[in-house]
Amino acid sequence: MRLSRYYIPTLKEDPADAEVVSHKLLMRAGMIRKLTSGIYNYLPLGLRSINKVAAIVREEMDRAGALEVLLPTVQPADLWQETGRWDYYGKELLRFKDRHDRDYCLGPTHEEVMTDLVRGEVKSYKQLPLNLYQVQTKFRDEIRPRFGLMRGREFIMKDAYSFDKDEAGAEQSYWNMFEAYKKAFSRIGLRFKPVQADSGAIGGDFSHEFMVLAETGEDTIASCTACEYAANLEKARVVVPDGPDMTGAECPAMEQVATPGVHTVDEVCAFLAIAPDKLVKTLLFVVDGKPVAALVRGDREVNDAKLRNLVGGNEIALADEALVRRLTNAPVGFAGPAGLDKDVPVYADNELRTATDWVAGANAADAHVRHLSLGRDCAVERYADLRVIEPTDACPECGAPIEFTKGIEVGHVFKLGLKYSAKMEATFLDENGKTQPMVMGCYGIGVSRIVASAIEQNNDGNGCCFPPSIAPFEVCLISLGGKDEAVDAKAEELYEVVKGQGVDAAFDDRKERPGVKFAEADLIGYPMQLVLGGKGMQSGIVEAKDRKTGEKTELPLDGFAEAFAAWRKDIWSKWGLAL
RNA sequence: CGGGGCGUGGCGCAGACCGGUAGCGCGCCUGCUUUGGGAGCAGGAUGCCGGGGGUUCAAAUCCCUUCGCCCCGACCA
Repeated sequence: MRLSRYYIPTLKEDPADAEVVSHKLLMRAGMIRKLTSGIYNYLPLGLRSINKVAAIVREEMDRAGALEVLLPTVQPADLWQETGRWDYYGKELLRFKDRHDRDYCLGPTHEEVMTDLVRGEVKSYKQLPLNLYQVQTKFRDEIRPRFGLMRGREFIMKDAYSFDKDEAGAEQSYWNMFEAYKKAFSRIGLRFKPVQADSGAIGGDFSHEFMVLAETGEDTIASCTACEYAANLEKARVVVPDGPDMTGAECPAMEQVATPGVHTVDEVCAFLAIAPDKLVKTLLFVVDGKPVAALVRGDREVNDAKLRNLVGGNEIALADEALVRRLTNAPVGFAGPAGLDKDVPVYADNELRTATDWVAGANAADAHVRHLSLGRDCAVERYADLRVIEPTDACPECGAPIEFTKGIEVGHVFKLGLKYSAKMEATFLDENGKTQPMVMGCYGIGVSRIVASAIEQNNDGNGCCFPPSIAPFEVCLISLGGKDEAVDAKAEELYEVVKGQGVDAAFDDRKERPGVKFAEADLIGYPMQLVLGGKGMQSGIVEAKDRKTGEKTELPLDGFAEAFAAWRKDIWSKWGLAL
């Protein structure tokens, strides 16, 4: 592509509304422009990268046996009502009505539509397994879109859905996709890690997220320093070290103490001069409309995903102030397990079995209790792993220390089981002529987010350093001809040679000063730069620069084709990528 | 949804407290010079100062209202 006829509106300064480096650089390199909050125009350069990511993803999907389709973005409400998600999905689902007053939404994901498509046509076990995917624009009305392409409201996603005749098949489909994802992300050139994840609003049996390791990531990963264990913070299991069960152990009688105006853990600890690990923190939640209480030690935090899964609910939220007052007869800050409204089931974290004689809220204004014994002074429905893992906890698999890292979720695979097929009656006849629900899985990749993630992982003070696999152009050939037409003519020849090798090349033939060309090439982040100037012409060489490392080499004009091919191969291999 | 900040040429900003009819840098256009790391000189174009309403002789500036964008938070008892 000749840059003299291309459209790359670069910016010298960071845009005022960009915070993270990928957002700034995507804007500055002329790859995207914001239309409105969380919604972006993809410019020629940005679209090229997105298309390259999508092409790799498609190849790996096809190789894994998935078939590409394209489903609508506009979806009718009745499908969502069938699965119940019209009510459960919440405000992220953008809803609207057509002229006949019928309800619709913009698709944030496509389980319903895909299941509907398949249930209409697939009737026999002979047609299974089936895996259909698409690369498509999704819309999620995020509470707070931010960070450019990292968390947009409208974004490009690859989503695949597998349908199997039984559990074993579904599991095979799941791991098949898992492997395809690893291949795709490797080929894209990302440093990533698959981690165990909670399945959230999509639901299902188990799932993994593929995390790109980057400081700006919004997710936290707990990973073992010794074994392979890695999990999203909200999923990571906490194993309480072995020790005696202190439930019901000897403990003085419970007594109430006045704690006027003291409601937070810190305040209670200061007031009673105790450490926070002597206190039971009681949080009231509402799970699918029903109140539940969760107990953790004062220095711990409740993991609401774990609580929701334990209770078996879909939606979880902290109780609002009015409900807290009703259940505890006190303002927020004095809830405790003893004397709580009888209809509220109490779930306690495993760790609370390792000690007794607790301090807790008294369910009365300005009062707490001391010498609380769980089981003696209140009923506990169940002990379970309820808290958020902390850096001081041990690996739940092997007991070695764990470490926390930040990650960007670029892919997510779910084993759904019967969640959608049962509700939507996606059934087939098995070998015995019996009607069975299909066993499903679903698999997403954030295509546009990957472009942002790649920049987060690969940039420097001068701009982007794209991996060659997804750079908008793999090579930029810069001609410093100026008035010397012979240089431009020679550069033109080289451009033809490079193109002739099937390389995606940009040819900077613009009448710009050298400084401008260099600065923009660095900003855009072409992995390879070739520079031909008057001096090079004289001595018969082209300068070749590796954008990522800054390393410069000289390629001979005589025998350029071979020299370039070898150098290019070298660059790819430095990225750990095969040509 | 709560709190904070910001909307002034394409981009980044000043001007606002203290009302007097808009300015700087970059970019853009023309010409000359320059040509190995975002050039220099000269000339030039581009603003319903986010929208609406009000106060005033006079509003980018003060008041009310509305829309948009960004950041933080969204209750850990």
